[in-house]
Amino acid sequence: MSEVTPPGSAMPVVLEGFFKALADSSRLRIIGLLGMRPHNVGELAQALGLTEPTVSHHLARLREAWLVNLRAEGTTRIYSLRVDMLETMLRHALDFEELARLTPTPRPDMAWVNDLALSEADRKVFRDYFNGRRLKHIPTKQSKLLVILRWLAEKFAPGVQYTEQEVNAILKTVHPDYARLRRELVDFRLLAREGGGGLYWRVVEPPDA
Amino acid sequence: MSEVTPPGSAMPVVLEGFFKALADSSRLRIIGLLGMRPHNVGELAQALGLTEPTVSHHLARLREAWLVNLRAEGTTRIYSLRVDMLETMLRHALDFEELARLTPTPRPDMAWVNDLALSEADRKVFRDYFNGRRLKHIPTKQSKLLVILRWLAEKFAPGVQYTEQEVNAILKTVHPDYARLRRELVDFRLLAREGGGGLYWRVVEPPDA
DNA sequence: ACGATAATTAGATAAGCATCAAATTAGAAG
DNA sequence: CTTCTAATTTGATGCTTATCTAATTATCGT
Repeated sequence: MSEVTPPGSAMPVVLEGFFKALADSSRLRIIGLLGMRPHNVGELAQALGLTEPTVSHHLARLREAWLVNLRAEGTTRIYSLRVDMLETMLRHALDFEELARLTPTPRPDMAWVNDLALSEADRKVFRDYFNGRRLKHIPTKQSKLLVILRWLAEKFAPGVQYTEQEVNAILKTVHPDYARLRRELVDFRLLAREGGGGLYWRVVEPPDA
Repeated sequence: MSEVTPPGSAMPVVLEGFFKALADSSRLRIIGLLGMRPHNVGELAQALGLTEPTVSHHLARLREAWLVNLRAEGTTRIYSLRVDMLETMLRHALDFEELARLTPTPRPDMAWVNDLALSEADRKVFRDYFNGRRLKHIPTKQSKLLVILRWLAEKFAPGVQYTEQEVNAILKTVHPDYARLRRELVDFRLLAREGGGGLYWRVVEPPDA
């Protein structure tokens, strides 16, 4: 008896998922139909005027929100409503303290920041100044700028010489003002430039000693 | 005293809007904060770590769903929660008959179909075979195909001669297989082609007499 | 009239997602 | 094993929207 039990994750996360699950007219209609009696996928598709893949998709969303149960019977799958869960969740929507404690949805496009070998304070700099992989603004404060420049420098392999165009191409993926970034990298001696030829390479040992 | 009253629109429409309004963690947090006491925009922005425009946007969404009230006091605007409306809507979520009766959200990108001077049956052909302005498939059934071809023919001004490229360009806005459409238009004598030079023009009087 | 402050609107960007057609899986029944 | 059928998965497309910055509106105090 593989019965559903509340997921391990905390309830607050679930609450947003619950409302997202109901924030679609097709899914609301499915809830309505399942509330009257269990249905299989084909019946629902028929009643809703949608294709089976679409209904399948909606049922998967509802299942993630623990709102429907699934019972297999031969090749057909019979879905039924978890009225108890529905009522529970609706009750939670009136717990204002809980709502106020909700955590902003972590932005998946910022997840890479967690993989950086940095202090939490430095990671905050990234979260503040980046939108996904793009730098929103170049920080004015030198300490914050340096956090980002050091990370940028690591995009250049040690011992490799880059043409100015290559350097620009790499920097452009982060911010349109690649010239400014390049200049700052050189000024802070994270990148070195050969006098005449326009070749750049990464300075491996930061000369802060 | 401009007090809120239930909108004129039917409740079903409102129900989906209600869940959409709550299907966002920022708005759920706003509900939580307003549930404890009224707040102005700046306070909310502060508490949520969002900019004021963003909070303003969320409050507008909540207002459309009749979930918050607004009171102006000097230049600041004080928002408060409509707990009664919140409770009412939550109760509706358990009325399965009502949910099942919900109408699929009318697709705004299909609204142009209503402006066509056609029978309702013909309009249904458009709704079935179009996604927005793009034809999903070319209908197999001749009667349905003709409905669409007649409409297509009207995109060509009477008395004007079009090069094949011009014809293709017009048809391509509707379906990638412009060649098929062009051939069908000619076969059904909605478009005529000059024998050698590749010039096309619209046949004004359909020769069905 | 003039800043200064609070809020909204406009515009841009990027993520999310509803939907469909086509391809795939999996059970049932010959 | 093969074939049929129910359902899911995959991949693509286009709409919606959350968020930001910049610009605008509105109200107060001087």
